[in-house]
This record gives sequence, structure tokens and C-alpha cells, in this order.
Amino acid sequence: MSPNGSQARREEILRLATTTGLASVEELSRHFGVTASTIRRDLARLTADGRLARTYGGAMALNAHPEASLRQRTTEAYAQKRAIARWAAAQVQPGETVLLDAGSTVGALAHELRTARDLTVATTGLTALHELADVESVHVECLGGTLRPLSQAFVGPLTEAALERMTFDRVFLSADGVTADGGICEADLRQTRLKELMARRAARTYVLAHAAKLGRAPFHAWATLPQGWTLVTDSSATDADVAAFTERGIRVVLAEPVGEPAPLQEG
Amino acid sequence: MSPNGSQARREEILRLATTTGLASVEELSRHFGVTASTIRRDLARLTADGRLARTYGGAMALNAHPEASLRQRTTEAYAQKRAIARWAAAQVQPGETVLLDAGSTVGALAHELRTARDLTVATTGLTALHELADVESVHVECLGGTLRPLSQAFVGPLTEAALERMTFDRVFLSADGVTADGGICEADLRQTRLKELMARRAARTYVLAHAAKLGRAPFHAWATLPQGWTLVTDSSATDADVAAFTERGIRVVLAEPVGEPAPLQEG
DNA sequence: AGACTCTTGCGCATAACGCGCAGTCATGCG
DNA sequence: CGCATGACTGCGCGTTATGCGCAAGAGTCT
Repeated sequence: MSPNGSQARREEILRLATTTGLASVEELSRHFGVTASTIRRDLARLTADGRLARTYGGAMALNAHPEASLRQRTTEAYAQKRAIARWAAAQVQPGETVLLDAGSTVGALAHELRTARDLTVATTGLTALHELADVESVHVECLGGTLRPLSQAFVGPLTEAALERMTFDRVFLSADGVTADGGICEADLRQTRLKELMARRAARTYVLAHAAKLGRAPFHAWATLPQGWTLVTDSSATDADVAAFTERGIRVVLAEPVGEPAPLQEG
Repeated sequence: MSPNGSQARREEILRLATTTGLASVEELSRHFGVTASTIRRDLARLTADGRLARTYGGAMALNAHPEASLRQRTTEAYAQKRAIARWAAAQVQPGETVLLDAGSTVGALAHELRTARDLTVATTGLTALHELADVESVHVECLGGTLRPLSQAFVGPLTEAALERMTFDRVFLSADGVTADGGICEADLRQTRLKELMARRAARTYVLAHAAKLGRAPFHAWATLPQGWTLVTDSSATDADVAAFTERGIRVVLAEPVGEPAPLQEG
């Protein structure tokens, strides 16, 4: 808080509100050690500037793609997915061109890449597209195709045709389920075929799947996991799960869900 | 309110809140002819269900793609754009395949098409994509391409390549400016070329532009307006403006911003 | 008919709100 | 240096919205 105390506090309020999705006057008051009046004044000002929306006991973020929207946060395995996304984002080097699949975990990765610079991101998912739509420092290519409403993913001939026109340094795939035997499990054969095509166009392939997805086979369309691919999961994966993959020449990474423990509990 | 009065009222409250973006307890109370207590109870219940967010004097919608988000509503010329969108949506017949450009007015059209059935929508704009992403009754194709951050539009080789694989019953184009002499004015030559290609693939071409855009030339990339195209604008266009277009064989439609006069002022 | 549920309207205590006033601190000017 | 100015904060006030309990009405099932 070096330059301007109140200004910095307002920015921090905004950050907290967008991170948490919701922030109460009382929490903020305690967090900054100022009276509720001051917080209220800040909120009034931020609201007048159209930067957040006032609620009864506090304020909420109004934009839908903040650091972690309320909706996202309520998603299951949020911490794990975020840990995986952070590890994956750290792999991406400046100047690279990467391909992002659809899915919530890869969407979280897209969010992490918002701060990247000198990066080209191509994607087959609406989530990633939306996460990066307003980021000027990232060049975004959409592969297009038929939109699957449930998974928010693009599939089909248009997608495959677009894929033939590009190659990538890294591709990050999602999965509905992953087993060491079968590989990636999806609901739809078009999706599995697309994943195979995507991997074929990239120098390095990563599969992002939190531990609960390991060993699961909720559907019946499969794409095999070749040697050399990297499976990124979280640290709650069992040793047996991990061993099954490593024995087959799959590199397994366990992302640790550290980071910020709880964003807004006392200061 | 035939089946269940309170249930229906809550749904209506939700609709009003999402339409208006914001609804006050007092307004709602007057609108339904019930006490503020009842409204408060309704709001508490809807909030508990996570369907809207409570504010001090009322409630606000929390999702970003409702009938008309707060953001949209604050957009200039909202009523005009909506009137244009409604007229355009009424042209679309069941079973057709239509192409939607980027832009806020066309985005409003996409919103109107949410209730359509047996319809295929292809688009070069992220706005339309997002409007229709969760609608199961509409088949959505994204043409893909490079995402222009400012206009949320796809342009470039991928988009053009995808266009070559489809034709359309109707295409709805947007414009940064429209003049009778020059035609459609845009910031970028890639955009104007794309619009020409789009029109070439469609049986009928509509240009959606509210009256304030007529005669304006904010940039310097142009696409001519051939005879047979339809320019859809709002009723605030001057006779001179309209005449300039009709003299050149352009059909001009003036959409009347009627519908709901003011969604929530007394009932 | 009687009991039950759901809902509504009303009154009241409480909490959050906006506003005005005074005090503090940093900055700028004569 | 002295003083005025402006931004910010804390405090107390009256106002307003809120939540809860209670009683009454409408509809349903036994």
C-alpha cells in the first residue's frame, strides 16, 4: 500500500470481490482494519464506476469471467483443477503456440494463461475462448466446428479441417475419464477422434485430469494413451493409480493444490 | 397465473430481473399487487436457490447471458437494437440455416433466436456463440478463426476456409457504419472482405444497423451494398437517410421499438 | 367436516444504509 | 515557515430495508 492507501484498498477490494465472487462489508472491514463506513464508501464508489455490484451485506463482482467466478468455485474439485491448471500454465514458454481442449480443467488453464504474453492459443472449447476473449496480449485462434451444448466443445469436420492448417508446441487435453488400459474415455467418438488428431499436431501432449477421474470409465468412446504423453493430475491420486500409468511409459505429474489457502478469512 | 400463484410469480420475478437486470422490491410489489414482505420472501427463496442475487432495495440477475444483461442494457441504443433483432428473428423460418455476424445488434438477434426450434445457426462472432451455447434446440456451428479482442469477431483464413464449406438461407451482417455511397464501413479490411464472402454464401443478406450508424464512416475499410440486400434499421432513421438507400435499390426496413414499452414501471 | 399445508399480510426489533460533522494527514502556495 | 486546501477517515444520527413471529385465508386430502 505504498502510493495511495485508499486507492490501493479499493483495488484490493475489487480483487477480493472478483476472486471470491462475493465479499461482505464486515469481512472487508475486518480485513483492512477500517470501519464499515469506509468500506461502504469504497463500495459506493466502485459501484458508481460500474466495477462491481452492491448487495445487501456487501458487494459482488459483476463480470462473469473473473479470477474465479462463483459458479466456477462451486464446481467440484475446484482446488485440484486449479492446481493442475497452474502447473500446466507454468510449462508454457513465451512465444509458443498451444492448443487447448474443452473442459473445465482446461478452462482453468486458459484462465491462468490470461496473464501470459507473446502467446498464441488455439482452442476447441468455448470455455477457453471466453476466458481469453478480452486478453489483448494473447493471440486467440478458434478452430470452430459444431458446438456440443453439454460439453461446450467444438467437434466435427470444420474442427478437423482447421486442425490440418496448424501445428502446436503443446496440446492440453481434457478427459471425462482416464484409465491406464484404455486411455481417455469420452461420451462421443467424434470427441476421441478429435483428441487423437489434436495430439498428432502437437510436439508435446498433456492430459489434464484430476484424481477422481483416474480409473473411471463413465462412457464408451476411447482414445489410447501413447508413451511419451504426460498425465497431469493432483496429489490425491493413489500410488497404485500412478504406478499403472508410469509402468506404461506415461509420465505422471502430481500438482500440489497449495497457492492461497482461503482467500478471505481474517487478515 | 393459473396453476400455482406464488410459483408463477417467482418465475415472473426472475424473468423481470433478468430482463431488466435489476428489479426493486417496491416496483415488484406494485407490479404484482402484493406486499413487500411477500416479494422479499420470494427474493430470499430465489437467492437461496442461487437464481439471483439480493441487493439493498431489491435483487439483480447474476448470470451473464440472460434476456438482457445489465451490461447489454447499458449499451447505447438498446431499445433500437432490440427492435431490429426482433424483426430479424421473425424473418427466420423453421428448418433454415442462418449465418450470424459479430456485433452487439446481431448478438441481440442471437438472443431472440434462443427460443427458435429446428434451426441451424453458424456464426463468426463470440457474442452469438455465447448467447446460444446452452440452447439445445438450436444447432450451432462456429466458423472459427482469429479472435479480434475488441469486436469479439472471428476473422482470417480459418474463417474463410470454413465459409467455403457451408451455404445459408440468410445472413445477418453488422456494421460499424453504413452509407448509401460506400456501403458497410469497418475498422479492418479483413472484416469487410469476410462480410462480402459471407453474403456470397447466403441466399438473402440483411444488414442490421440502428439509425445512428447511418451515414457514419468511423473507419476506412468498405464493403459495397449491392442491390437486393435488406438494410434493417430503426424508426428513428430520417426520411433522407432511407431515401438514399432505396434509390439505390436497397430495401430498407424500419423496426419499431414497441414490444414492452418500459418493462417494469407500474403494472 | 376437520385437519393439514401453503401462502399471505401485518407488526416489530434489528441491521444496514446514507449523510453530515469533525478530526487527521499530506500537499501546495504565498 | 505558516496557512489553506483537499482527500480520507471515524463517529453519530435518522432513515430504510430486512427478517421473524403470528394470525388469517385458500386449497386439498382423508
